[in-house]
Amino acid sequence: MTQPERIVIAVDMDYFYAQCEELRHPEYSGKPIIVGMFSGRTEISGAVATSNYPARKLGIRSGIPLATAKQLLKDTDHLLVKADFEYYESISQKIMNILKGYSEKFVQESIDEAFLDITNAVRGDYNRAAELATEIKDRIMKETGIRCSVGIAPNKLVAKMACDAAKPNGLVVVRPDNVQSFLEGKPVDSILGIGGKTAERLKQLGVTTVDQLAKLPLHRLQAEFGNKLGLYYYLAARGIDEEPLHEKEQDQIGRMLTLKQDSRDVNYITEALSSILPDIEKDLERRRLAYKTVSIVVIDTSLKQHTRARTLKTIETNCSVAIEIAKGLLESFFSQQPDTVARRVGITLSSLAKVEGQKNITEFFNQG
DNA sequence: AATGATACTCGGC
DNA sequence: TTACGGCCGAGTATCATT
Repeated sequence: MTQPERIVIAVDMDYFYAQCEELRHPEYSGKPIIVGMFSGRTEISGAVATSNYPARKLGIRSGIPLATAKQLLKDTDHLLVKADFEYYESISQKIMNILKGYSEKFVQESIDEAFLDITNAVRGDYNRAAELATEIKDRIMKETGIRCSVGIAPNKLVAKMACDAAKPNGLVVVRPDNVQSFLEGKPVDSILGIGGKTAERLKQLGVTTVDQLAKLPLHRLQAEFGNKLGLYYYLAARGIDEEPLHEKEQDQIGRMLTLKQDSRDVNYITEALSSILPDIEKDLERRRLAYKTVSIVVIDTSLKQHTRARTLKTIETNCSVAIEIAKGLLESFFSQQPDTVARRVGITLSSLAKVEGQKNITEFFNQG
């Protein structure tokens, strides 16, 4: 089996939200900057979305409670701001528009990350690929003021790892010949899709590095993790990834929120869900989608997640139907779970399908 | 046997 | 006395329906 001769670029903005804040608060560059998501429950209740390097040096990383971050900061001069997604989105769009121009095979992976297949653009030449990457970095910096890291490799998997190795503000090129040596000694959780839990399971098998992972036979991995994941890990450990770049189409629209008070009162929770429903409705209308499945999610006071779902017999565009379904799901959930108290709740619409024409389904039927 | 629905875990940003 | 966001997708197991 030979790898298709591709050249893939991964581009990832460095500590993106915090860097965006640095742009409009330059007096804080070099000092800890923390972008937080506040639940509104208490003054400081919430979690860290992203932090810059001076903050990370203090142990302030994504996901930790803001209260913990405050403690780690002690008396350090710092900037702690609420996440402003509209602002980050506007900067992201400028960057993505720049990137789009460099390849017809462009895939935006998230607000701050994209992949490009530049095989044709550089005619398979890695030196030209590196030049192109430098040009891209310079343009993003010049036109938006944002630093990014770039990885170049024969596939998405290794390009992503190269990009991580390039952080911050760097460029790493891994040619096909160097894939094996690049992977050597890398921790297993540097592989896309292997996180803390899987790394821990692998550790129990005596595997902590990618080259150790490559020593496990396929059948062993498949017995442990299932056929699909086992095969993925087996190939990933060898730097093999033949997946073409492709857009993932969104197939669910959901919103969550933290309750002002822990509760198991269905009316109170339904009201809370109603408050985030308009956002979902806007999304649904903008994308001209209808839904068939309504799910609720409850995160209980011990932060354990529960979900319940119901699929309708017909597709639906009207969100007031969804909230009624959600209420029913909440009722049956809490009657099944007499001891569970909700801290955060969410509602998600899925089994989405495009609506044809201008009229939505209810209008169509109401017309007779 | 195939498909769909549901509940859950994991992972990434 | 601490103390925890809000999204999204992939995948697995299990059960029901056909």
